[in-house]
Amino acid sequence: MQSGDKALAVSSPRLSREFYAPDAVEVAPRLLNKVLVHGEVAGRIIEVEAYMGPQDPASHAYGKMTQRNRAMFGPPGHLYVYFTYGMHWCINAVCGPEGFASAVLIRALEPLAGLERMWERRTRARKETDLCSGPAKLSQALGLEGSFDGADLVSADRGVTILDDGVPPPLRPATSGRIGVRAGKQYPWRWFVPGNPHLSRSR
DNA sequence: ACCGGGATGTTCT
DNA sequence: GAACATCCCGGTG
Repeated sequence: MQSGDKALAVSSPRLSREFYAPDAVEVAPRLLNKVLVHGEVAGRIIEVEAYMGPQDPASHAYGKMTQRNRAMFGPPGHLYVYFTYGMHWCINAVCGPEGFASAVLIRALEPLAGLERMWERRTRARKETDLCSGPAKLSQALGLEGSFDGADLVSADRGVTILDDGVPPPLRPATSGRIGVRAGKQYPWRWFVPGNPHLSRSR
């Protein structure tokens, strides 16, 4: 652990397959305060959104399976990684039921470990709150991109996993509509830890 | 602090 | 050809 890192119990258990097996709306608020890890770099999940499969007009799985959204239709507990706006990667945890293609977008982290590595990757960042305060920022800070699409979080495939270090989710997480979508704004499927300075910038 | 616009290219219609 | 689950920078107040 490097200086500046917050305490991280590296021996904490990984989330089980069953944790992801319910749909994204059930799983998303329970992912708050869990720890996303890639190698020696880690952050606490403080902001998430649920995308609910082929019926959800905001989801990349809307309508049918395509080459891009294939991982969402697979078993829960894997990563779905997508490329957007010509330069950014974002990551989801695929949820159940298998074939339903629901997934939770990870939108912000509180940096916990490997901050030196995050600063190296996030060359534009000027403050610690610039490191992981958005879905593309945190993917860059953790070094996650297209080659991680489909990685199994339960087995820590390719070094990526989510841990439960014993910090419970907030009793009353804050909610809002999803950010950056056109269709489907009416669903209150964004959850976040209120007051955390590492939340994504609002508009 | 807030706001507006440009970057950049894959994906799907 | 349009849309895009975003970010960054430079303007103004």
